[in-house]
Parts: sequence; C-alpha cells; structure tokens
Amino acid sequence: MIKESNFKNYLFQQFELQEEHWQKLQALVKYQRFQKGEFLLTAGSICQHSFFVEKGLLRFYSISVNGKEHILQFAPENWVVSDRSSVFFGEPSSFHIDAVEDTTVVMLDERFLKTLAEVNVKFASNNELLLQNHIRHLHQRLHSLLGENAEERYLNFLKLYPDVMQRVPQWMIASYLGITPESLSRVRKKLSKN
Amino acid sequence: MIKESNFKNYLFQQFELQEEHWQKLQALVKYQRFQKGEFLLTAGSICQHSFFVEKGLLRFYSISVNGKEHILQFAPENWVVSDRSSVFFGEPSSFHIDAVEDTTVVMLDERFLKTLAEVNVKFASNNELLLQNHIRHLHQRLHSLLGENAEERYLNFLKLYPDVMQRVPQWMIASYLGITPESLSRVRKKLSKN
DNA sequence: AGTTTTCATTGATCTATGGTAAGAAGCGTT
DNA sequence: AACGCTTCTTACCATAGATCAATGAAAACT
Repeated sequence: MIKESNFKNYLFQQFELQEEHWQKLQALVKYQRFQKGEFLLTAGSICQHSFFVEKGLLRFYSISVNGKEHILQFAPENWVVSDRSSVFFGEPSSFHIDAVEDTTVVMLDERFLKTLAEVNVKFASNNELLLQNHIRHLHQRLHSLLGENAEERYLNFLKLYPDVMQRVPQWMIASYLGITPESLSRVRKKLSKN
Repeated sequence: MIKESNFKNYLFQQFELQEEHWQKLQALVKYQRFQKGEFLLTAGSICQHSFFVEKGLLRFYSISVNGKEHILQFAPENWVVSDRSSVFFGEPSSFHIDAVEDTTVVMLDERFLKTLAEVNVKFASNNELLLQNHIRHLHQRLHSLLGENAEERYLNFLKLYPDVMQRVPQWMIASYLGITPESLSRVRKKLSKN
C-alpha cells in the first residue's frame, strides 16, 4: 500500500490534473514491484508499457554483439522509462530494462494514456512534451559522446543524476559513460586529488 | 519553379494526403533556396521551422568549447531536419544547420503543421510518428557510439546514408563518426585491402 | 561466522585513435 | 597555365583509454 504517491504528484504538477479526474484514472493505475535484477523488458519482446518509477532505480540498456552492456539511461524516482518506439510501432525492442534496486513502478499502458488524454485536454500536447524532452536529452548525450573525454562525461553525469553515483556499482556508470570500470576508477582518482 | 515536388510525394505517401487537401495546403508551402555554406539555423537563435529537403544536402551539428564541430545528422533529399525542441519550448537552439550543397528546402512552420493536422486527421498521430522515428534513430546512434569501434561505425554510416559518402568531404563524415579525418582515411585504407 | 561472489583499485602493458607535419591531388579563380 | 585553397593520404610519434592480472574490500549467501 502506497501512502504518498509520487506519480499522483507528478500528474498534478506536470499536467495540472484535477482531483476529480484523478478519481477516474486511479482505477487504471497499476502499481507493480520488481526485485533487484528482475526484467521489465527484454530485447526481442514487444514493449507494452511505460514505467514511471515510484521508488527505486531502473536501467535501460542494449547489449552489443560481443556481449557488452551499454546503458543508455538510468531512471530513478520520478523518471519515466520505456522503449516507446517499440510500443508505438509494435516492433520487438532491441533494449533491456531491469531493476538496479528493488523498485516500485506505475505501469502505464495505452488504455491509461488514452483515458488521460480524454480527461485532460492538456495531455495531448504534453505527450509531445515528453517526447521532445527525450529527444533533447538524447541530443545532449550525443554531443557529449562525440565531443567530450571520459572525465568531462563523468562530470556531466554527476550533474544529471546527482544521487545515482551512490546507488549503483561503478561498472554501471562506466557502461553509461562508454568506458571501462578501470578507466572510471582512474578518472575518479585523478579528480579526487583536486 | 519546381516541376516534380518530392515534398508532395512525401505527403501523399507518408500521410495518405488527398489531392483536394493538397490544394488548401499548397498556399502555405514555402520553397526556399540556400547556397552552399548558408545557415538555416545558428546556435543561440530560436528555431522557427522544420526543413524538408527537396533537393540538396544539409547538416545538423553542434560546436564544442574547443571549437570542434560534431555532426549529429545529415539530411539529404526527402529528410526532415530541425531542432524541434527549440521550436517546441521556444528556447534558443544549441545547434547549427547549414547547407553542404546548394539546397532547396520546404519551410514548414507551425501554421503549416496546424493546417495539415486539421485537414488530415491522420497527421496528428503521424506527427508522433516523426518524433518516434527520430528517437529510434538517436537510440541506434547512441548504441553505435557506445558499443562500436570506428570501422564498425563507418560501415553503419554507409548503410544509413548510401550516397552521402560521395557528396561530402571526408572530414565531415569523420565528424559524424566522432573521429579525426586522418583516422577515417586509415579505416578506409584498411577496408579497401579486402 | 565463514565462504563465495562481486566490486574497486592499482600496476604493467597494449592498442586504437589523436596530433603534427609534409606531400600529392583536385578544384576554382584569375 | 599558374596560383591558391581545400582535401586526402601517409609517416612518425603521443596519448587516452583498453586489457590483463593481482590484490583487498565489501556484499551476498550458506
């Protein structure tokens, strides 16, 4: 049983949702718990939901031919993560999502999003807002990978995800940055000398 | 004067637009020519349009603190390019768009997109399709940068943009791949030995 | 508590890619 | 044709980051 819902706050703040509408939506809101290590999406399957992280931490990553994992995105509390292209096109995803910590998510399916759009006119354009934000975020990440060295990327990471550093093993951060754990360790050592 | 319009074909194929609707839209369609080297968008200014490339070739890139250019996207014929986040949020862009060749574009502004949505119900969701496609493309690019070496990225590039290699200087492709022109030259030499 | 597994650090070496510089080939301009 | 300017290639060396291996610390499991 959830007492304070981050998700409710999120809807009220981001989309100016009214209490009366929340009543209608609540029935469609499905909370689900995932244990550390459990998968919410595996490559090859078709993604059905967007996941709002109520509590905990997820990662969104791909695996390349040589078996190495590449984390494209972390999702701590109040983030939404999904392979929405897979939802949208009905195509198998090429990404994995799993729980880095025990995590409670709100499962958002098409029915929920549709009802939200009906109930709240603002949401139709706010849906676009989510996509635009995502694109902006991806552009920044591309710029960072194309133009910055490991140390600069690491500093960017700390700004974007202030608390994730304390919550995940370093090799995951290395995977996000596109370097090896050993290199990250050296970067951190060098930075700590200042 | 344009005889055959790629843009018209694009609308008819992608969005199943009807001839009668095309009549209404045509008045809002603004063609514009840009000479090689001319800017369509500069960092710091607010992006107002999406650009459909009728003929020619554009590049979309950022410049990092040390002055180096990083090409995020090429746009040859029938591609759409824009900093839609800047349009959407009304914020100054951090990207440049300029013409790699003399280029004719269709200037798509908010008024045009709005009319298109009114005239064609399909377009509302097809607008999302464009964004989803863009996100998918960016995900692939991120995966490539995180998980592949220069040679693999170059081969990917050739698949994605089969003719761009012949149309732009190699240093631009190097900039797209995140390597130096010298390195690209070495990669190509190695590949040509097979 | 003891055992096993995962993680972080460090040193030694290796490799892919960067930087510099020089020359050759192409192209536009006069 | 001769001159610049840009592009591409190649050689040589430098460097960031990768790889391998060893160690210790921390966490998870029994």
